[in-house]
Amino acid sequence: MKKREKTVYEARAKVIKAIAHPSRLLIIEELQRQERCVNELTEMIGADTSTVSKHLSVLKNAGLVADEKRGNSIFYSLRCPCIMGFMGCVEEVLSANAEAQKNIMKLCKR
Amino acid sequence: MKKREKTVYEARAKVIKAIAHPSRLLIIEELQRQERCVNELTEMIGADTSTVSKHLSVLKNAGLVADEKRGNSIFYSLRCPCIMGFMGCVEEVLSANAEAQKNIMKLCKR
DNA sequence: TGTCTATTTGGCTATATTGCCAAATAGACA
DNA sequence: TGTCTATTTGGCAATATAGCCAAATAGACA
Repeated sequence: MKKREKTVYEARAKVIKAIAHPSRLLIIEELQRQERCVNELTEMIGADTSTVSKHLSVLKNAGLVADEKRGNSIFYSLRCPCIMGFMGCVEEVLSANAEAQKNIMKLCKR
Repeated sequence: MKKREKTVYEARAKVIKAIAHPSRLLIIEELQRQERCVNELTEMIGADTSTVSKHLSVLKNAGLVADEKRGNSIFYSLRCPCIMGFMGCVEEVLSANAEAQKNIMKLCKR
């Protein structure tokens, strides 16, 4: 892998890595619906505020969300809704896996 | 986050995490073009064979690739080509980020 | 100005990931 | 059977990630 290629793959990986966490997936899904402040997301996730704040900073750092201060809170919003399209594919993978498991079980019962 | 939801998000995250690595992104991209054996991929990536083998096992474990032994080698192939559609979105994020950076630079020069 | 609220940061520990080397394994083929 | 090749596994060290607590910060609003 040449240096140039490596840089490109690393940049892509960084974005994808930012998505690859249960809590951050929830955040992305919720922000696609509507913008939310840290407190609201914290309640939904059920973790420490500081933890959620750090998750948001990961997402922001990857360029996936935008933040805007309004009144006393900071509202986060999804910058690239196209990400949700990706979830369809992930779901496809998961159900293909489930199907494969099922077939293995069938073979066992024979 | 309820237990049920959590399980779902964890399953999704596992799949996405499997994609989120420079070398594995290269592998996915190459396998989308054509199936390849470990040796070929190892040369392309330029890492230890064992390292590449482990990357492949991560992908396989997530249900993203399939493997088939033929002759002396094991050929890996992409099980869910829809993943490549995702890359378009990642690219969009990256260029949006670049654009944002550019605008910041402009403000600095004023 | 002072207080109160929302959010971020620092520090820490526990856990997970990565990548290499060496060794084990599996199976093709003479 | 024996050898040779391709791949996987185990072990280890370095690094990164996640989550909590406590403390710092920023700014709204009386």
